[in-house]
Amino acid sequence: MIKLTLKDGSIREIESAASAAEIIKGIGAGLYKAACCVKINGEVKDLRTVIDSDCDFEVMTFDSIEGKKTFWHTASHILAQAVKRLYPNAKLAIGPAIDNGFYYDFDLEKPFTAEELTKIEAEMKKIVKEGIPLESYTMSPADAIKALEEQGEIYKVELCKEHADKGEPISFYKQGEFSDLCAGPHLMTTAPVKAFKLLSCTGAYWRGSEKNKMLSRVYATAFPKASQLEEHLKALEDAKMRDHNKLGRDLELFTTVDYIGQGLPIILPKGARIIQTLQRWVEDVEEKHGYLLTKTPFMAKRELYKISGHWDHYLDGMFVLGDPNDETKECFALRPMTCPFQYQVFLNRQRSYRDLPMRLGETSTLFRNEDSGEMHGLIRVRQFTISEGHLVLRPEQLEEEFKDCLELAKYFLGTVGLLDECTFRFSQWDPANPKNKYEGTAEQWDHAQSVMAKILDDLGVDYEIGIDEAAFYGPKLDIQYKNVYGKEDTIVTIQIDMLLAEKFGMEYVDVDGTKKRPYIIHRTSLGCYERTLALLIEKYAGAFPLWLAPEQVRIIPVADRHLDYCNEIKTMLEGAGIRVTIDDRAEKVGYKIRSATMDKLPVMLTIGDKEVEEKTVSVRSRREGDLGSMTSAQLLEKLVKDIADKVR
RNA sequence: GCUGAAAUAACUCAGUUGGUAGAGUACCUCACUCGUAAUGAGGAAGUCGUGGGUUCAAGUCCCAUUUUCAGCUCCA
Repeated sequence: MIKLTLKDGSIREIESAASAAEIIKGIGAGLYKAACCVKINGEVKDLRTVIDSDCDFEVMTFDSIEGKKTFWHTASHILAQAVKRLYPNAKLAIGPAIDNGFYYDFDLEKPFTAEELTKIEAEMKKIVKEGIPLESYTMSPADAIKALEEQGEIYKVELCKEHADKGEPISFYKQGEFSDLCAGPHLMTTAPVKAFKLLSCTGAYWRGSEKNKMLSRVYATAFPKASQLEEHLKALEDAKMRDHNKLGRDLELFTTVDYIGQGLPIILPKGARIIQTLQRWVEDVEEKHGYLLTKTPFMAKRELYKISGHWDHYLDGMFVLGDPNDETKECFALRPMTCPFQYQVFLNRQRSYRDLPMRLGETSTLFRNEDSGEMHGLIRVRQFTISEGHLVLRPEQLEEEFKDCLELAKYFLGTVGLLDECTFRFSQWDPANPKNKYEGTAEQWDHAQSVMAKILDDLGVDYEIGIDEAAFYGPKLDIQYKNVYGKEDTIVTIQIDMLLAEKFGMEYVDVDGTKKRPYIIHRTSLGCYERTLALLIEKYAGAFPLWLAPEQVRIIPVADRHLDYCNEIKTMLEGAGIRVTIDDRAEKVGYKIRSATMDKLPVMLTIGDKEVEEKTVSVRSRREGDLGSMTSAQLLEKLVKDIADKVR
């Protein structure tokens, strides 16, 4: 007797060893139909796995992440099989499941066109309809390599050779005439992959390195039911409606001009209003936190960057004015970062421990010559402005100040409403492969990273580790946010730097009269304002909270005779710093309401005979609906409070 | 930077094997002075991204280039 402990805690007994598939069949036909893979003692396994001893036994369906991955992985094999049927010369690379589907990389003579993708889909339909069983088998590494070489599958050979050293047999899955090097797990047959869609065909480097050949990657998704696929495709469409790059242009927040250039957006008045509101708020809050505001140059001679190390590490990414190689002439470069400029504030005179911590803040515009393919809306640009800051510290102040930086960033992100969806990333160097990317010694790196790890653990920060993602001068805590397409970017970063202070000869006189080297934290409060605006557009689908809205209140007169009173209200609200306009067009009220709604106005005031007579306003709030009439004083009080509270 | 797709009025789009550049919305004017998501009539608006080429003739075909999008790579 073999005892299986099911997920609900119940025990199921089987007489002798059997495959997971057989066992599930015994539990129920419905469950068997839905099963994608199993978890045996918490480990994801193929349905073909033979169970021969007592274990925890959990059936994973498409509803689970593991089930989805298995399902999508089998779907990727169906894709590859269809491609091999239609294009026998196509070479297979890899085809894993990803967050919302799967892809397969092929080496083709020409990338697939949209029409070809449609034909491939039709072939996949056939394979699904055929309900081909998948079989698992293994080969010795030598036999596997030989077989793959005979098939001309050069990429599979490369993968196989890497596995060969482990001394394990090589695992394959076969479905009909098609077989693929694969660790699994997989579905039992191709039949359940009923609803799928090939989404795009794009270039992708073999093994993710631009030194390798560019292959053709087909992205796709698949579901057990057609309705689920439709729902997913609808969700993708809906996400596009929030895309800041579309919505931000529609709402006249920014634009681009082809003869100005890539990555150089024009922030239009409404977008500028939002960014200005954010910047003033950040500067004011930072001042209360002891930050000293600085204004430093946008460019410097190459000598500055040579000292900092940026000249050696990032010359390609800088906008250089002059010939960088002509040492006989002055050569300037626009600043790609603020650090060495702000350090000069500390270096301005001799410093003592009494000056520390010195917290420097600046709304700082930076210039980075990104590769042409990297630009994206307001998220990745060549000129941008960040809520920059550097803290010069005594070593014993590092932990507390780092904590304050994190709390400050969390306050800012929380207030604008982005914090809940943020994730934390501890970006470390790659000790195995320091190349020339990192400066400093292994001891310095270990020290800085262990200090940061301790701080993060003490604060209970739930982070992921990113190896080889550090700055050249130190480790980073990156706060990440996903855009509407699921692509992740850094919104805020806090970095510990133990190298640059030495390069610039920064030191302070300690209590005992000796000179000491300070620690430095590089950090942002709200990151890059362009990027933050982009993420706010997507977060709110353009319907900004009252305090951020470029136009906060729109007054809608019913007829021309109400205009005088409308102007009175406008003047009163403007007196309190509220951004208000009057829609005095000769249109009907319904039309103006519709217009204001589409402009995503937070507050609309309708004013007609009744309001003029009663000295009231009729208020319609985007957030709270129709609020009926109130006096202008009541309205003012409410708006001022909501703005001050930064109500979302 | 690499692979692919796209670019026609402010916006969304149509434009036949190459033969006079179109619609809806928005905008402007006039009339209507109206009570919570579209009043009516009229008008103006495009070097078809840019530069070359083929042709009697190019929005349409060819080449180059710029910008935008998707993805890869990169992101101090």
